[in-house]
Amino acid sequence: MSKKEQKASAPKLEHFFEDVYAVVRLIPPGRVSSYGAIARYLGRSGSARMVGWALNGALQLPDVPAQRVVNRQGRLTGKIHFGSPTRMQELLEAEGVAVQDDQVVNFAALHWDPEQELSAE
DNA sequence: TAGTTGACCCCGC
DNA sequence: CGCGGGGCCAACT
Repeated sequence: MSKKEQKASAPKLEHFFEDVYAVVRLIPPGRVSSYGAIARYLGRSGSARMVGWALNGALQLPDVPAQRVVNRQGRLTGKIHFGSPTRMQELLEAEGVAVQDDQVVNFAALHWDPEQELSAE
């Protein structure tokens, strides 16, 4: 650090990552969430890419079930980051989530929206 | 320092 | 109904 490190002091960004982890941890077993839903819940609607980027660092966190986070179509787009082509699918099936052709079965019913579940009680 | 990429999503043709 | 482009913000090279 030296002169003008305005972005160096950005706890807001760190909070964003931590916030993503917190929401993912709140996802109940047997349920799945989506990047857009989480991004919108955090107020970053449209920046769903950042959610995936944050989850990329969440892979090292055993408390953050990143396998429960899929895209809007319920497709396991992030499975390629799990090191194994079927790792994410097996993890979901182990939790009771049926996955077929890299896609969550009955995704609409299993979709867990933080803004809806956490706000609308 | 600047350019490119990315676990996405939405709109237009 | 399939394909392409734009937008978003941060990290990597």
